[in-house]
Amino acid sequence: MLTPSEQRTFKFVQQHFLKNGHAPTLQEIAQGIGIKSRGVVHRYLRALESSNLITILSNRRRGICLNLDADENASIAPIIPLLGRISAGQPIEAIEGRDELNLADFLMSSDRFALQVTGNSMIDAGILDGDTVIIRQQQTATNGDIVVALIDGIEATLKRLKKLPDGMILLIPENKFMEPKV
Amino acid sequence: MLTPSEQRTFKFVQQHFLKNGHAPTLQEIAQGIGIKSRGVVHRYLRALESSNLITILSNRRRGICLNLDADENASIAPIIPLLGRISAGQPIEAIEGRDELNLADFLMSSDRFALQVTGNSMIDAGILDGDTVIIRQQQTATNGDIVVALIDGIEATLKRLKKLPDGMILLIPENKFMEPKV
DNA sequence: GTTGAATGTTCTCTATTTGTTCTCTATTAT
DNA sequence: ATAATAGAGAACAAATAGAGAACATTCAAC
Repeated sequence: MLTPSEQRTFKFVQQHFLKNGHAPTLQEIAQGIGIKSRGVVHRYLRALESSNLITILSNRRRGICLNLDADENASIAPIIPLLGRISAGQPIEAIEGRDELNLADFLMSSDRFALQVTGNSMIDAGILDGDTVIIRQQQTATNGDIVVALIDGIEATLKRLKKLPDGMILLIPENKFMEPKV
Repeated sequence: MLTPSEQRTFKFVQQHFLKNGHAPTLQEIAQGIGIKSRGVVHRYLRALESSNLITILSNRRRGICLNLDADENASIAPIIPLLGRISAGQPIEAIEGRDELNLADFLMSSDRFALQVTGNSMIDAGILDGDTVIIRQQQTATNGDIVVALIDGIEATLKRLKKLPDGMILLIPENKFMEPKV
């Protein structure tokens, strides 16, 4: 059972993790919960460790780990409820088996990065001017993939890929008014 | 477990790779993370290698390889690097001041939920058949918002909202071939 | 090939921050 | 009164951050 101060400490640590991706220092926690003593914070952290909410790596700076199996930490994963399917003229239809959407699954991993898109060349693929796209870096691309193409190592562009039998590569914009480029 | 400096180093290497297609030199890393010593950078890189994030080719210039399979790097915070702006015919242009995208900022919060979309009625707004949209639940909607409308409490549909002066509400599909509905 | 500058590697040294363990004091509820 | 809670802060150990020297290795120009 946690005391109010310990709860405040735990919440602060959780929030700090979500915001910054790493643990806070004792100093930062102290400031965050409005006290001055690192020693006191350390005492609270040990209480949290006894409750199996966190693990403390001895003498490590920022050496606080959240125990992700703990229920209290479940809500920290980037998950939002997935209600169902919507279509014109129909009530919202539940999707059985799935009721939550974990953004991390398809948006996050070390090989992803984001780019902002300028121009309308991919408008028919649902990528509009000003949109931010999330790119997965990989070694190969298959026919029909939408890729970031570096032309001559300099020019960058977002297009659909088509490999021609003769080895040429076709970059197809998704816009009726634009022409493919070889 | 990476120290903040090691994390900064890793991020810089990652971005340099994606921007330039090859690894940076120790000198470039040092400059990039704001220190002067190549020796220190080397120490950080060895730490990253121990964490299986990179591989160092001994004595090779620009001999840093990213281990793309390593997912241990995916931290709890839903943050991915934001490289810059891409447009046809231009190199990738860095967006100054912002170099990472926190998905939590605009995708996560307790009033959000997800819906899968069927049909093509919002195709011109970049919402295609099968897409998953993230909805923010709120009390009011402004003219021009894209909303989930419950018609007669049963029928659900995703449309752009327009309030008419006479109090009527117009639901406008973003599809040239469909008609608005009052 | 030879050479020299740039780059990678291994060190030692220093300073600062941080984690850890104490003791001491106050307040509050049982 | 006693125990639990909350906090301050001192003192020490350890981790982190960085500089920079010295040497080894590459790589490109000659």
